[in-house]
Amino acid sequence: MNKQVKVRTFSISDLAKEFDVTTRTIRFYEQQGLLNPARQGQTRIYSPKDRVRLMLTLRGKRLGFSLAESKELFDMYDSTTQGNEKQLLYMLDILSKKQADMRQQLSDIQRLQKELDIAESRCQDALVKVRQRDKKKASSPERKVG
Amino acid sequence: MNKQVKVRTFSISDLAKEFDVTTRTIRFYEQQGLLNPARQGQTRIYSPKDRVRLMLTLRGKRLGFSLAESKELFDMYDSTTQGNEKQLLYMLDILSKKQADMRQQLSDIQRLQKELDIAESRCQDALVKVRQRDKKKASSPERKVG
DNA sequence: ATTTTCCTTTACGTAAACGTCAACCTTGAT
DNA sequence: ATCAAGGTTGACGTTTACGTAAAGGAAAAT
Repeated sequence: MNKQVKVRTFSISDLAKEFDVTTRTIRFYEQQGLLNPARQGQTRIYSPKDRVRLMLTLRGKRLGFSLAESKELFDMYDSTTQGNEKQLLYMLDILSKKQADMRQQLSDIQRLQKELDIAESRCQDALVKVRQRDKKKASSPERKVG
Repeated sequence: MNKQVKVRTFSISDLAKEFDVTTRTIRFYEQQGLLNPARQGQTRIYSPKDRVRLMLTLRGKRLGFSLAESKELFDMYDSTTQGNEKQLLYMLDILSKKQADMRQQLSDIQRLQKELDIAESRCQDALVKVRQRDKKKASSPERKVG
């Protein structure tokens, strides 16, 4: 009944390279309860599932989630299948809050993108003007002052 | 030649209330060079411009900008008008990097939003099932075990 | 055999972003 | 006059998320 598919595994430095973090970071995430790699002796062995967890954790970080928040989401998701009503309602509440956060962030980003575009145009303009001025100065350098 | 429009001003607690931060936070931002309120005696007086700065700083925070990064952007933007070529090129570089960040974040958010939706559906399903089970248990409570 | 190369745990250090007193003005209300 | 409400400057404390050795095991390459 068990699916006996040989599954790829990863070393800690494999993951560190792939996601451009230090091994220290990965061990720290485990210590915080975000990862649960198997062990071979005392060496950590990471499954694809662990890898996904790491991916999600890092994406969470980019989106401003604390490690504790990510952990809570993971734990809740894992217990969805056997959760009682109260747990489930709590999770739904958290989920809707996170969705609200994301909507806020989406609008923040869109505004900022526009502003960055404007700043870039402005900056390009200023650059052109500076270069024109410098060209003139080079071709007719009358006002040299000590 | 000066525009003599009387401009609304704000006290530190005005802004604190409006943006739901502590006065400590606002003073800290000033100390970090993000704000530059006028003084009346030793009391800080904030202009609409200061207010916008605070707004932008807080939005930056929501988007994962450090205070130092926000400050850098502010300073660069302020010096756009008199910047030399090198400065301008540097700023353009920063701006394009920030835009790349925002694109990344946009895609992160969109993925997460989908996942949150899926998690919510799942959770709703689980909730329905739990409630159906509990209803049955209530209507035919045969298997009571001590 | 010994030197790299990875891996491990333990533990102290650190930067960012405030929180939390303390101790002190000042100013309008009672 | 005094007192409560807000403002000020230190200055030390705290949390989060790691960085940075130190000291050592185990296995693979030379």
